[in-house]
Amino acid sequence: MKAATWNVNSLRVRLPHVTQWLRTAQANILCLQETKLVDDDFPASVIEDAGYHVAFSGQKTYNGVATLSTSPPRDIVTALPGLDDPQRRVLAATIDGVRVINVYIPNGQEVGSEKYQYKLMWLESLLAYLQLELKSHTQLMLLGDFNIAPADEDVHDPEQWRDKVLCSEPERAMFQQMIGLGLGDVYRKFDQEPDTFSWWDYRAAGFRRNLGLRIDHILCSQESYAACVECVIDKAPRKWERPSDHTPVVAEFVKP
DNA sequence: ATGGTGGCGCGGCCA
Repeated sequence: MKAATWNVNSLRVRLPHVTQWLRTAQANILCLQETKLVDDDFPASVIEDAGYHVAFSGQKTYNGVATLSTSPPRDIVTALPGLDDPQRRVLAATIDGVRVINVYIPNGQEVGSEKYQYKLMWLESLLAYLQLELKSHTQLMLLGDFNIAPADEDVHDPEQWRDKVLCSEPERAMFQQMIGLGLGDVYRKFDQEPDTFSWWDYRAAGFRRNLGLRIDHILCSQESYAACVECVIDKAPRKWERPSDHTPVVAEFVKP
């Protein structure tokens, strides 16, 4: 079983990339972020024709998440409990007995800004939700664009990024709190090539110069973490014509 | 060089 996450930065633009990628990746679950589509405009039939079920929660212009799966999604949740938030950033579903939580964590814009405060508040709310979900699901995966590079090894130039948004200590502390709940970062379960990232800025030829960050993650509950046998970042779609600024992160699991 | 590109949607916001 393969599960993946990909911030597509507009599904309208990137739908051909998604269907192309699905043809060879053989993913059973694909979590998308930044679909930037209202639900009425969601291309469900194209995805269903590709052999996938799909659940989605979108809004105009910004944000929006969707979860594609070869098995049907059950018990869908599209909001963090207790958080009155019009921004569509979370989509939880149970797929083949696994609780799959797809998140587009706020970017935060700049340390100390209003959007940064919103990010930390949003993360507090996510932590409470995860704590709750872990009580009822031994198989749980949290996949998405976290907008957090957890450690210096996830940053092309740690000194340049020191205390900047995506790398600041309060953000990293929130990531560690997720680890503290019993979740494991499956990418770091395995030996990895240094300087492998999941996002590169469109500006300043970021991808060509590998000026990236690893901000897209797959965190798993103990049971799912133990079942993970591989995790890779697939850089191929970032090289395609008119790419997203993110590329897919993929994890493979054996049956528990 | 202290910027740059890209998406949305048509001016400016967001990343």
